[in-house]
Amino acid sequence: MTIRDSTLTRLLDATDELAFSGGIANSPVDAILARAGVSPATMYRAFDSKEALVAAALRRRHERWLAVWDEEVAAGRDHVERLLAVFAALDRFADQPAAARWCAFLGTSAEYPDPPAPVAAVLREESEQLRRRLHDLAVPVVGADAAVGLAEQVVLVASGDLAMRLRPDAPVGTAVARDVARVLVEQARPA
Amino acid sequence: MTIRDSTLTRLLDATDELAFSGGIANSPVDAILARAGVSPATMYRAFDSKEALVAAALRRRHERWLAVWDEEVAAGRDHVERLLAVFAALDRFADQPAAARWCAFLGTSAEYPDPPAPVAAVLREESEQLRRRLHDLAVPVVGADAAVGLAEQVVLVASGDLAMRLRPDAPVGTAVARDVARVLVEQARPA
DNA sequence: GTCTATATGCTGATAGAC
DNA sequence: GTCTATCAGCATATAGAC
Repeated sequence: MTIRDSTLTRLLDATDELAFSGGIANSPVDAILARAGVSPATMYRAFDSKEALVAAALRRRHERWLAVWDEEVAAGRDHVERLLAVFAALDRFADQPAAARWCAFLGTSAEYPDPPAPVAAVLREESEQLRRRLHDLAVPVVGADAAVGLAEQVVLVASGDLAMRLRPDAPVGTAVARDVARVLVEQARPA
Repeated sequence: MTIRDSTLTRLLDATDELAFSGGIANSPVDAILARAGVSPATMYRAFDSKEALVAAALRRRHERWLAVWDEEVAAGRDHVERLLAVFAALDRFADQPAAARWCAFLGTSAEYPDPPAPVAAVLREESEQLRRRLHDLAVPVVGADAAVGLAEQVVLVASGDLAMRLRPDAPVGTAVARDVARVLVEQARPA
């Protein structure tokens, strides 16, 4: 249960870099350990299983994602820009060194039809936060009544942007998604 | 290289039912063989590898998908309905017995960062067809110039609808996606 | 001749012992 | 930190049933 901070960081970094771009099943523990420069004993002292390690990496990743998103929201100059800031955040997140091929959370969900408890918890948390935050950002744009529906639409568009990255001939960046979202916002606005 | 038709069907059925709902990596060949009631020797006589079997199942699935989509397009009474028919087709396809949890093609793409050649070919084909067909259906609605952009948007919305099925708290059915697409169509139309 | 049943290299992965 | 017990999955081989 005791593990050095720097060791933990190396482990989570390695998991981030391998499991969320190449897939969890395609990322053997050995490879993660080798990349982290950590021995099995150390890792299994800190985590019960591979899934527990993955869950921890997801949790850290989620925190970082929310931080990036928050920054982009803070940079928005009006309510509409703040609602659409999620796309700028997606672009920035896709540019980081440990970027996933598409989405670490959806990808994990796809890999585990019935995820182990700690993993399931992070995934639920992520989806809830996405929906709730978009809802809160939508309220000042279209009012409380329309905000629920608009948030649901933007969740779908953001998920679509992520899924598009799996397609062989997909355009790079969130331009299409952003355009779609803008149209939705304009249409939902009280005229 | 010779295999009975009924045997092949059972193999592809089993692959469909297991690999595309539980994941390919989570569907050992043994399990597929057991479900199909086919012996290893028979399967490996017809296919070089597990991936070749998966590719064949994907190809059959793609044909079936296109057939369902075609039927829904044929049922559409105007150009807009025919363009939006893809969502009715998605609903119908999700209702069939061997339905994938979200999307067999995107799911396979997610599992293979670098897919083996026969698999890659089917995935490329599927994405191309999706885009091309939506484009062709969009032309009579918004004209040739706007059709490319609208098609790309609808591809994103359809992919988003599929990805949403991975989320814990997702609403069932394509209602949200359909609404979004309708807004996009209206907005793209020459006023 | 096409299939089933069974046995078995071989590889690579997890987990834990040392 | 090295080393290894154990296990699972892919692919093949053999023998025989219909």
